[in-house]
Amino acid sequence: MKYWLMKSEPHVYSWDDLENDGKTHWDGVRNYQARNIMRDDMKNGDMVLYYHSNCKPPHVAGIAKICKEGYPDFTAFDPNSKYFDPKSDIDNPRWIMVDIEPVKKMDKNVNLSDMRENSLLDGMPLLMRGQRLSVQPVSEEHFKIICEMGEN
DNA sequence: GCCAACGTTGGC
DNA sequence: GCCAACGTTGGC
Repeated sequence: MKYWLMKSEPHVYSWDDLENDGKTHWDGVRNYQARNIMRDDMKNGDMVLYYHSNCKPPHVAGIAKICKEGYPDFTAFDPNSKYFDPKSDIDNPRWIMVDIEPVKKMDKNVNLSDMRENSLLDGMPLLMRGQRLSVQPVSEEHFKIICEMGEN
């Protein structure tokens, strides 16, 4: 089993939205590195840290898991979608998404500043300078530490 | 709102 | 295939 971190802006789609929906398809990723991870590396049952970015303070809000492996991101085919990409076509889809479902809300949010202060998380991609990938790997060790930080 | 970091685009 | 220009991300 592998571990991941996925970023979402809470005013666009929050952890609560995910809980209300029961599951969601992770559409709109338009970055090749993130695409490759979803296409090649994410497997059913992999665990995901659900991270709220672009908010104050940024934080991990909950734990989710992959419930459907990579398949074409259909929003790329829809001219009415803001994620429409005319260079992606149905016979040769350029963009891929996965489905995720909520597993557990953190007892308390794990703030980015708390993660930065925890030396056990040194080397975690999220904390590296200039890291912008919206889908990124997390080591099993780091994953477990963050889960503990989110417990009461 | 600022801006550093990074990815993509497109002219040459 | 280089690289300048531009757009986006996302913390602060």
